[in-house]
Order: sequence, then structure tokens, then C-alpha cells
Amino acid sequence: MPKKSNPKNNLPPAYNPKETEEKIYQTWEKSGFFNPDKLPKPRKKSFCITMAPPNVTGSLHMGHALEYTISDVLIRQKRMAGFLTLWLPGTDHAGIATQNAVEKTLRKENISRHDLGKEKFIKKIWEWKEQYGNIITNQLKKLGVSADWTRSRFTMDQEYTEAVRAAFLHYHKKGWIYEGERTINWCTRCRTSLSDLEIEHREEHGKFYYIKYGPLTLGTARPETKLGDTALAVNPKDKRYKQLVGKEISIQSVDSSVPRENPPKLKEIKIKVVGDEAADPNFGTGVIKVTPAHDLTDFEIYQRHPEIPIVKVIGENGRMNENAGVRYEGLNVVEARKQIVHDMEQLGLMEKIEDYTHNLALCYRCGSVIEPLLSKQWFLKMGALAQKAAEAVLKGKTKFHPKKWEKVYLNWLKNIKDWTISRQIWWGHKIPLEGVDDVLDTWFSSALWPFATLGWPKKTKDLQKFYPTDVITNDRGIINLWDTRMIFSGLEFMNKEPFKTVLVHATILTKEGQRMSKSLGTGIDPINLINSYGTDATRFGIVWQAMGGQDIRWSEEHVNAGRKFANKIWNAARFVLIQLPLDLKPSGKPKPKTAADKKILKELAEVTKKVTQKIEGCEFGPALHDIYDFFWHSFCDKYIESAKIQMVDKTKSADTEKILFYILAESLKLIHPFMPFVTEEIWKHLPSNNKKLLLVEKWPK
RNA sequence: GGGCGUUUAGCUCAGUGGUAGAGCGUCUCGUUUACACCGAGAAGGCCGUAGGUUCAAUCCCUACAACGCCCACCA
Repeated sequence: MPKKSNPKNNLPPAYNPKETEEKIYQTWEKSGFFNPDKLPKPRKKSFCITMAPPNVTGSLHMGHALEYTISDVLIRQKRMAGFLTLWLPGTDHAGIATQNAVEKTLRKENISRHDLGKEKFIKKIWEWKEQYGNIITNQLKKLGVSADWTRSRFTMDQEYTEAVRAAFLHYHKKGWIYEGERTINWCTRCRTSLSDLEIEHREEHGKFYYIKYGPLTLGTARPETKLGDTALAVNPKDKRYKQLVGKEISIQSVDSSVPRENPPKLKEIKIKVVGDEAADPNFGTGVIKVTPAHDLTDFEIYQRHPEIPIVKVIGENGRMNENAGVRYEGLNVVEARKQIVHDMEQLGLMEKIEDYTHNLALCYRCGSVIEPLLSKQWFLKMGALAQKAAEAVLKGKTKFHPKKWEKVYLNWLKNIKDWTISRQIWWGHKIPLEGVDDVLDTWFSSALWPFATLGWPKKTKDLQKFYPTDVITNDRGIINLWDTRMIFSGLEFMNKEPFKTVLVHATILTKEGQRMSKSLGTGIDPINLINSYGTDATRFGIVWQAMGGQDIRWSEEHVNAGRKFANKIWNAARFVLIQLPLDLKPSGKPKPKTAADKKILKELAEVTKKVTQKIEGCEFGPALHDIYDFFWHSFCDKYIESAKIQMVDKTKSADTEKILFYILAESLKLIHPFMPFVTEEIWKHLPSNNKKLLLVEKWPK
């Protein structure tokens, strides 16, 4: 006999995420439980993640969605497991990136930042920041992110700025920050220096020119820098040139004082030959020209041979300057190259030209060609800091997950150079010294994130409770840019590594294996997925594919599968609720009576253990597969079908009801970190559970 | 140049030293007290190639190939 539907417990026949999600999120926010201070007590152990702050340059992409979903899974599970749980959110001012984004919008109105002036331009960026910061926050909420918004930080808010200042002055006092004129990476479009990590490489097919230098011939890909040559270098062990080392030789060269309108003329110049290991006897002719002002290697040769003069021939605008001579002055690099090649050919100085493939250095923010040039910049000494950072990982104080990234991390630290920390842009933290207009590399402030967000340099309660934090989650692309620098900063300022685990998540690619990118039009907007499938389904689809550190070739079917699963949970709950008597009181683990009862309880115990272990081990995809499999195939397909028969038998029906309820309730807890909305909504309808949110229910053991 | 990763069903991916699995898709049957966003079942795989270790290899080892990523001053 079919039971009468329990009128108090009836749910609509299908789960509707649109109607549910916003309301549920508001309930959570109102509860205050995202804030550890308001969580039910007692909670002895803390668990803290400082959120990798999204840039204020745009909206969220799939990488964010993955990153924040798996962080949220961790946070929700720990919160339920009784930890004093804090997920601290924020945004990053993202120096060059944001400045460029705002400049781009101005360009549409045909205005440059110089037209506006510094003050007005910075005001414009702040307006932009307000607007995009809010968009991002709202998108994170849509994703279900259970972060403590009351503690939200921005890398340029007042207190954070104090932290940056304190950190800089600390290093300065130690003598680790110095100003120096060195050859650095320069973006001629952004008009700023960049660190080694802020350049990208692209293969380019170019030419390789063999130029006559008096008795010698040498190869170069950049003949225009010849105008800044101040020496030649050969390997001291190279027998061919041994006798030349330390001597000055006379060579015929182009007379750059002849105006471009006139035919080129020869001029005799004298140039010194030095012996240096950087010259490889087996490459080209074994002779290299030394242009210290425009080549990083050549600058290092200069450092080993300080008697070599330096002549800067390319300006910060990327054009040849007065030192290049009237013949070339004002030409950009490409034009100058064309001109000088032409001139040398005319004068018989060009021996031959070959095809050549090499890697071109590009700005990681705007894609323009990087021009190495001599410039006065501020540097932070890396020696002691790099060593600290390496030790943290070597001693196992900080662990990477997956472990393979430790090698990448250590390898970079081994070959590290001093960090160029000054930038010539307008948007950023001003260097806190008199008479300097430069701002700091945006990563200088990001490096302080795990403790500056908790109140450093003040000695706050939050720092005491939550530092060191537990996990940081990010893309592999910023292991060196960010993780390394947070680790040595944490050790330097807090004497403790900032987190125990670096969780390097997968990269989401298109189904074809391409990088998702806005400009290529290959990106997917997670908000669109949420709008068509619901947040739980989107989170499900993402986590379902997050099987390990492997890249994910995105396939949307899994989001659809998530939508179906949400509905399956909903309907299983409907079925159970229809069966339940109105006065049922949840009373712990029920005793099994039948073989089916025993089996399902045993399987629940197993899946509980597996899911817990897998979440703790950062195996989110496998954890979700397990609970999915249990709930759908063991509980719905098998047990509910058995229960339908058992319910008819009056000697068994009461016990069966209890088991149905118990399995459902425990499953909802296990599913909640992955699919928080649908589980919370159902939880509201369960009898005698009206007071507590699933959000803070006790995680099953 | 150095390092790393991937290669399993039509697609996206799990997995194990001993008869190969999931989701989606396809096909057949099914309106039974939740759910057709469902149920029962089926088809579909020399587990990249070639060697080796082993009683036994998709799994361990070696080489190769394809694709992808990171690092690097080769002018």
C-alpha cells in the first residue's frame, strides 16, 4: 500500500537551482559562520587558507572556478569537522596589468594616461578597482565561496600599505635592498622594468648576421646593438684568439656621424678584446661582441671586466638615442637594424646572412618585445632569502602537492638572481624612500599576503590564531612568482613558513587541448555555466574532472552530469521524506535488520572513510566519484529499491525508515562540500533539523 | 640545450603485476510507492610503437614516436 505523502515534507518534483541558490547563500551569510569568530564553539584547531587574490582586471575564468571550488571543498569539510576555519578573501592591485587595462579603456576615448596626468589617472584606476572588485566578489559568491568577507583585503588598502612599507624598510635596514645601474628587462610599451619572471618567450624566425671586425668575423642576431659595442670577447682557452686577449684591435666600422641622406662611410675604431668564459668557442666564430648596455649576458661580462665602457644606444622609448649617432638616432630597433645592415652591405662589412630561429623575449602583460637596457633600478638581494625558501621545502616544512613541483621550485631558487623590485609605472606602492618616484613590483606586496592579511606588522589575534596557515592553492604558473616569495617572506618576517601545503591545481584547457584565452575566444565563462546548469552542477563538473595534477581538457558533459546528480539527490530526498512519519526523531546510527540494511550501512561507513581521506589528501575528483557512486548506485539503485519492499512489511518498516533517513542525512553531509546548495536546501526540510545549518553540521566519522 | 608530463571505449578521463572501469554518447527493453535530469540491459578497447624483466605486463625497465608544459644568456 502506498503511504500517504507527508504534507509537511513535500518537495517540488524537481530541483531548481535558480530559486534556491541565492536564498541559501544569504542564509549562510546571515548566519555569520563564514567568520571563524562566530562559529559554534569549542574549536581548538585552526584551519586557514588565504585566498589567492584575483586581479582586479576582469572577471573570473575557469581556472579561478577550479581553484576556488576545491578550496571551498577543503574549507567546508574542515568547518564541519570542527576546525576554527578561516578562508580569507581579497583582491590584488596587480600593478602593470591593471594599469594597462585602464589605459586600454582610455584609449577607446583617445586619451592617454599622460593626457590625464598621474593624479587623475590613479583616481580612475581606483574607480575601476571598486567596480571590478565588486564584480569579482559577487561572482565568487555565486560560486558558493564560503569565505569570510568581513576580513576581505586589498593589496593597496591602508593597512596593507603599511605592511609593504614595513617589509621594504626591514630589508633596506638589513642592506639587502640596493640601487644600481644595471642592464634589466625593459618593456618599451609599458615603459617599465620587469623581473626575469615577467617575461615570456616566443620562437621567432630571424636572421643571423656575420660581420667583419677587422681581422675577425663575428655573428649576431642584433646588428643594431653594434653601435653600443664596447669590447669583443673570446674564450680564454680558445687557441685561435689567445694572442688577442687584452689587446686593442683596429677595425673598420660604419661612420654613424654621417646623416642618413648621405651614402655610408667607413671609420676606423679601436676596440678591446677580453677573455671571458661566456664566449663559446664552438658557437658561431667563437667571438662575441660585448654590448653591456643592451644585453644581459654582456652586462655580466662587463661586471667581470669593469674596464669595459658602457654606451647606451637605445632609449627607454625603444628608439636609438644620440649615442647611436645622427645616422641612426630616432629610428626604432627594427628600422635601425635594416639601416645598419644596408650600410654594412654597402661598405662590404657584411660577410654573410643566415636564417636563424631564436626565442624572443616578450612582456608578460602586453606582449611587446622586451628591450634589455641599462637602467637605474632597485634590487633585493636574493642570496639568504632564496636559501631560506629552499630549506623550507627541503626540510619538508612546506610540501607541494603534487610533489613534482618541488623540483621546479628548487631549481629556480638555485639559479636565482637579485630581484628587480622597482617599476616605472604609476599604479602601485611607492618606494618608501625620499626622492624616488618608482613603485614596487606588484609581487613584492603579494609576497606578504599570508601574514599581511592577518594584520602584520601588528601583532594581532588573527596572526596568533591562523599563522602559519594551512594551504595555499594556485596555478603552476605562479610557483616562482608568488609561492617562493611568500615562503621566504614568511620566514623572514614571521620566522615560520606561511603554509604547510602548496596545492598546485590543474590547468583547464579546451577540449582540443588549447589554452583557454579571452583573446583567442577559447575561454569559457563559469558564470554562464552556473546560469544554465546551477552552481552545484558547475562545481560538480569541475571537481569531477580534477582527478590529479593533470591538465583538464574541459568537457561540459560533466556539468550536465552534475545537474542530473543534483536532481537525483533531490528526488531521493523526496522519496525518503514521503516515507517518514511526521514525528520521526533522528536517533544516531540505526541497527540493521536485513541483509540490505547491513550492506548499505557498511558501504556508508566505507565511503565516509574514503571521502574524508581523499579530501584531506587533496584528491577531490576521486572523492567525488566515490560519493557519487555510493549515493546513486548503492543507495538509490539498490537500497531504496529494497526499502520499497521492506516498507510493506510492518515488522520492518519502522527500522527501514530510520535507515533511509540516516543514510540520506549522512550522505548530504558528505556531499555538502562539493554541492553545498542543494544539500543545504534539502537539509532544511529534514525533520528535527530545523535549527542547525548543514554548513556547520558535524562531519561524519 | 636541460627538465617534466601525457598517450586506455566515439568523446572527457579513472585504474590494477593475474577475466579492463566511470561520466557523456549510441542501441534494446521498461510509465514498478522519488527521479525519463529515471530503471534494467547491450554493443563498443591487440590500454601509442618496439624491445626487455616475469609463470604472467595496460601496469615495472629501456628505446622510439606524437602532443603539451616549464626552465635556460648560447651571442
